[in-house]
Amino acid sequence: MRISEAAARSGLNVDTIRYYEAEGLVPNVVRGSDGQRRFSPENVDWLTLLYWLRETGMPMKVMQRFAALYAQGDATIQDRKSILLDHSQLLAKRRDDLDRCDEILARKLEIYEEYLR
Amino acid sequence: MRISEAAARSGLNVDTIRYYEAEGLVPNVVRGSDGQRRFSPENVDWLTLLYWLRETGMPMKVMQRFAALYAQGDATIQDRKSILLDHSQLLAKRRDDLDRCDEILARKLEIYEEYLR
DNA sequence: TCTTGACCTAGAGTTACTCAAGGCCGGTAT
DNA sequence: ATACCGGCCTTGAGTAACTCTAGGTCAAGA
Repeated sequence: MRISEAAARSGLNVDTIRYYEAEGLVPNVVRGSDGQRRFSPENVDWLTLLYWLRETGMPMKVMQRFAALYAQGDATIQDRKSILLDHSQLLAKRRDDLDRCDEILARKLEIYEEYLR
Repeated sequence: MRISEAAARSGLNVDTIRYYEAEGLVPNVVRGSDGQRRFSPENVDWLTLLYWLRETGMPMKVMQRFAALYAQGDATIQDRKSILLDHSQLLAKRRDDLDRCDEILARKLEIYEEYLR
């Protein structure tokens, strides 16, 4: 499939996909005879994973390492696993942040309510 | 108190506080006779709130509107309330994203485990 | 044949910081 | 008295991660 469909399916936007590819985050993207990118289902799965990692705060540098490992094949699975495990730690931290912020908002809103009465 | 203490208490860093003030996000910061900023406890509470709003994804533009309302006093509480309510929606969305990403990671890690056996 | 739409690249612009350079000022050490 | 130091100041440059713009190619439909 072409880039717009890959974008629609992965959640990334077209420009971001091109940018990611230029940064070495998307291995194995082939080109048709027209010079346009063709994305395989595996490419799209990969982009989708990148989308979620990025959306939840994984820095580009880490994604680059992750992508480099992915490009090297199955021998790197242990390393990739530990990157993802680290990322779940980050998710937990983010969840705590959300909880903390929720509390603060609740308190603030309570004060507003009091004022409004 | 001075800027470094305000930073330590709010969670923001010193440069960010100065930047926020320049952007109109921090009303009522007074200066001592030495030209240095002096932060009241109310200033610090405000900075702390900004810290959490930003940390959980409120854009600068919205924070600017919020700060402008805050600067205008109690008559704007209704508007501020609706900004914070909107923000709790965003928090909920972020939590969904985290859950979604967690699932994806769990699936991925499962596949890795299978491979590693 | 002409136009339209999706794609391409290179490069500029944006957001939200973050850092660096150079300067002032009050307090301590010599 | 003066030399140094840390913490503050401003201005401006640098960074991350996009996002948009300009200008160009090409295949397919009216």
